[in-house]
Amino acid sequence: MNWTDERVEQLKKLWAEGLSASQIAAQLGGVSRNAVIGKVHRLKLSGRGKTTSTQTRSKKVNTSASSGHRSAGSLGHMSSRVVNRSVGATALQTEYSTDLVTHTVTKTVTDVVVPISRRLELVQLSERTCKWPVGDPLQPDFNFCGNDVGDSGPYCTYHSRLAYQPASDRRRIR
DNA sequence: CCCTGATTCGC
DNA sequence: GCGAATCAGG
Repeated sequence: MNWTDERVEQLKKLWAEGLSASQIAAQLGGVSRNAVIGKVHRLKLSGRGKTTSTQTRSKKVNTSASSGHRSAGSLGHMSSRVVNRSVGATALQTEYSTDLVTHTVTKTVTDVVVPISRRLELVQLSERTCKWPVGDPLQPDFNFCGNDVGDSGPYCTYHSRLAYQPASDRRRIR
């Protein structure tokens, strides 16, 4: 990939918006975060006023999330319909049948309140970040939970519970 | 450990 | 000019 005018323009825009180098690299595609940083320096636009790093943001989310909601283990409690993002909680109300993910969820999950996700992009996932899909796979804002995984497995403690499916329910991915 | 940007230096 | 390797830091 080479730095076309269009890609440079998008780089400037995203960098001005405060996205991290790795996030920009992910969106541009075909370049590493090092390449992005290098280009930023060559363009001499390294300074950024904002302190809006992903890590800072997630810390704030986690802090505010602890105040408003009860124990999220209300799977069998079908009365919690309220979705309140201001307390850092969100509800999974979409039926996921995505083929873009290795782990297919066949059952419709509703009325389950979980802590808000970090919403990481695919390339930002590591062995210890939750890989639960968040959002519409067909929309540009689709990404992954990104919370720290629990004891084991590909999902965080909240999503791993949702992800469980008996072998009898397992379907072949078409 | 996973992430951040900064810098260096061979290509 | 480019970006991988490396550094320093949260």
